[in-house]
Amino acid sequence: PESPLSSAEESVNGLAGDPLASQSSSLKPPSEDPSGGESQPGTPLPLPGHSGLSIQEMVAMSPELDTYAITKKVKEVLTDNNLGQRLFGETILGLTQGSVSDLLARPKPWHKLSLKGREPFVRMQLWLQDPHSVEKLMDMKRLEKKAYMKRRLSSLSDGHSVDGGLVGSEYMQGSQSPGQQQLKKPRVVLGPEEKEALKKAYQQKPYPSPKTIEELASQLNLKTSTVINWFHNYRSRIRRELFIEEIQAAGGVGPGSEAGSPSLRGSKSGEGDSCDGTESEGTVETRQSLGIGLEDHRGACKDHDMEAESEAGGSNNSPAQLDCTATGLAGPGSSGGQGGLGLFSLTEASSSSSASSTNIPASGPARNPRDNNLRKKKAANLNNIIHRLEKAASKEDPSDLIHPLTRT
DNA sequence: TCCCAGTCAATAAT
DNA sequence: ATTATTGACTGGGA
Repeated sequence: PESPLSSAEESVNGLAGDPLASQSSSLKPPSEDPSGGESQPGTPLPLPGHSGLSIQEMVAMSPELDTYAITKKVKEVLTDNNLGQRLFGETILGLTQGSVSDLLARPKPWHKLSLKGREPFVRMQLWLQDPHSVEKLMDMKRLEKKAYMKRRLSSLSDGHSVDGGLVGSEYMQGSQSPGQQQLKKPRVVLGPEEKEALKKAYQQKPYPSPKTIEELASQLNLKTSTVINWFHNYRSRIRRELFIEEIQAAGGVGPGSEAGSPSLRGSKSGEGDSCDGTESEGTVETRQSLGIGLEDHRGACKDHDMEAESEAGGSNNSPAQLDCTATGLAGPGSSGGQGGLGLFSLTEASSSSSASSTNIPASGPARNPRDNNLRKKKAANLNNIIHRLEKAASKEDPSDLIHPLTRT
């Protein structure tokens, strides 16, 4: 079992290629902002002059882009020219440094992005295509530095504050209301043990009921909103990790290990602690199987009882309790054939008979510590999916759901 | 109302 | 200095 399929992929890196080059020509066939105005809270950045298209229009028309290749290239260009994420983000993408870092490090595959989510990638692509992209940014950098120096200098000599209205967008104005400096919101920082506890809870129940949340909150001495937020964030971040691993797996998994693909690269797989880290007692080991190839795509899975599924108690270890039939079954947006590179496209599941190892054979000597992690994440994701399916179906297995009290 | 995708922005880590 | 991480917020859906 192993699909070499490799071969080809050669030109994966479309960098220069530029898929998006559609440029003008037949732009905007569809509607176009009828009424003037269009308000559009967004539309920041001047956007490259290009035809008068708004980014959204471009996004809408954009063909499928290889987000991974794009971010890789962007990272390369930025580092090669000593340009920082902050500058790049603020002037090119209209995003903050943290967001840029996140995007560059963990780009989601195009087909999983919403229209809004695609925007930054279209901008990056556009930027990469601009022959003067780098020098323009360098100019910005110089300007900023100059302004900074000036400010500094004048404040030193004058002992004054100079407000340069440049770059900044709106700095929060200091409403230093006397006596009320505490409006600063401390920024909750969860301790390691709290995170541990939350992760534990998550494994048992990714979607805790309000009651459970309350309990957790009081037990850990946290605000319920914090617990809620934590679950939201954790769920979506785990989901994202999966996307990444999915991509990597799809890319160069093969006997040859490594990649041949000039553009697919390893990365970092955060594992480190993402999920377990310390996992005292429990130890996840045996959680094998769960051989889902690429679930997603709304894979339909039928499981038996997810509730008990996470170890914790450390006793059960039923092998493959969830056999998933993740057939290609395209979801709503199946989108038919879109032409062009299907880099990420649906790689139909090859699940064939289920079971079987998912990917990364790891030929050689053991050494695949992160495997558990992957499995765990997949299991978690499965739970998510299951949860939604059940909810949607709202039929059986009312394990503990919140009853629809209302309902007569 | 509950979820999620995207982000922000404070602060950790390099 | 930069880049990475992450709790909280916002807006859109159903």
